Amino acid sequence: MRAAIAKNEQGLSPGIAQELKKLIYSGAIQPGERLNEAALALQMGTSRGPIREAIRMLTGLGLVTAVPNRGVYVREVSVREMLENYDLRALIFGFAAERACEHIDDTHTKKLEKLLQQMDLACEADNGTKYYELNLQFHDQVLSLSENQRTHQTYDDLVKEMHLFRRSFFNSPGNMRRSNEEHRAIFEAIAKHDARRAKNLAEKHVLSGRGRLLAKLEKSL
Amino acid sequence: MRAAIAKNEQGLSPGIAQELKKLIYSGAIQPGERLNEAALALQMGTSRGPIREAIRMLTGLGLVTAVPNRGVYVREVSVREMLENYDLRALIFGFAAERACEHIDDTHTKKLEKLLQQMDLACEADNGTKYYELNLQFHDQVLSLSENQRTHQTYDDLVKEMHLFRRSFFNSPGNMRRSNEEHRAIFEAIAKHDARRAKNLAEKHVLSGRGRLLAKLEKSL
DNA sequence: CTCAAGCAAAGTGTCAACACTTTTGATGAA
DNA sequence: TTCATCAAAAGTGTTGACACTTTGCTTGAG
Repeated sequence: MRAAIAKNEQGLSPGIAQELKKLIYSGAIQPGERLNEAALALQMGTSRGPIREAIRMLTGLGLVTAVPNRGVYVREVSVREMLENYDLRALIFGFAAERACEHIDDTHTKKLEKLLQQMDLACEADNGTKYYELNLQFHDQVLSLSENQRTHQTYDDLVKEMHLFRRSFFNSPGNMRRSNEEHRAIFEAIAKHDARRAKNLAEKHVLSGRGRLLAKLEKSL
Repeated sequence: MRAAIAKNEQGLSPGIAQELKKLIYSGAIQPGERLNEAALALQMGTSRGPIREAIRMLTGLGLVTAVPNRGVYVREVSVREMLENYDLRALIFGFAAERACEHIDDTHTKKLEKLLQQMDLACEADNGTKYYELNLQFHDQVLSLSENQRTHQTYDDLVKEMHLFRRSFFNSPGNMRRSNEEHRAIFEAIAKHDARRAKNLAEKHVLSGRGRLLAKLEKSL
């Protein structure tokens, strides 16, 4: 399958690392699974050297954990880690929304409005995947507006970490509408430069996601 | 010099990565410097393979940046990144102090009190290095009390990142005393379970460090 | 039939050699 | 003297082979 990696820009390992990330985040390789060096080498059409180097990058990123003499395994995010993730993400998203008030202008206003409209459409079409994609873009846009790259990056890391949690708790269609109402409220607060309100709404928005997770967990007991 | 790495627990790369981290964080290898694979291999008494793998871990951690066909360089943190670092750290430390109020007990109270006393001593002795060390422990203790590991880890990453900024703005003896007064105020707020106050003081504490950096930068213009 | 011993297969860890790129410095013409 | 050219040196990128560890299966004693 999968013929060779990228073109020939730089070394092989960065491209391979990229490819592995995709495989992991997309769920093609699931949390807990082992990465087989020889198999990957064959698949990517290289020797094991670059594969090992790419894998080491992933361990640095915390995507996989290495067990001596037994290989590396895709990280599994526990419920506790997931809840902590929500807490931190709420904090950061609130901060970003607060800061966004200082930097928003007409261009961004229009962009956000358009996103919200598209999300409404996705809601009506019950298109969860599309909604999820747009949702990411909305949050990303707010993080950009915070004009704090370190914060933006940390937030992205947290979002990626979520993908290492057992999937299945996505797309509760009923929640999409309520979620988007929250988005709209956050947007309006930012547009009005109401920093205090924007921060509060943004925090609550993420924490309501946390609440939904908790509810789902309790229900499954 | 430096004979061989660790014992023989697991593979070599983790030990080498650890060693490299020490060299970088201690300033033995400075920001902007290049890592020479062959030289390191000789120094560590291995071949280049494990060295390269260790270096890849560091790139994943964001400690070094790789330039194709030209080697990897120790990351240099810019002023802007440093200021953003302070912003985020203030946010997180505030959050940690707030949460700490929910979990503090007599054991921790005593531990923190002892730390504060030792810091007072370091102040009187004008021992900046010792103060810095204790200061780290104090902050770490508060982060522990937040009982949110994800948050704790993110904070640690931010502190480490600071070490990649040009050193020289350490130990302003006059500031040590004021800094420790702030510590004591934060501690007392936490001990009294006054979450709101603890959060505010903790945020301001970090931001005052940010202010000192800014002042120093302006002065050098 | 059960279970321990041991052996083969699979997989990770390390190394030395080779290929390719960048840098350095020497040479010679203007 | 200055600058372009080019060859040697230094350094990174990749590979295949070999060493060692773990795993799983087979085999034979009880």
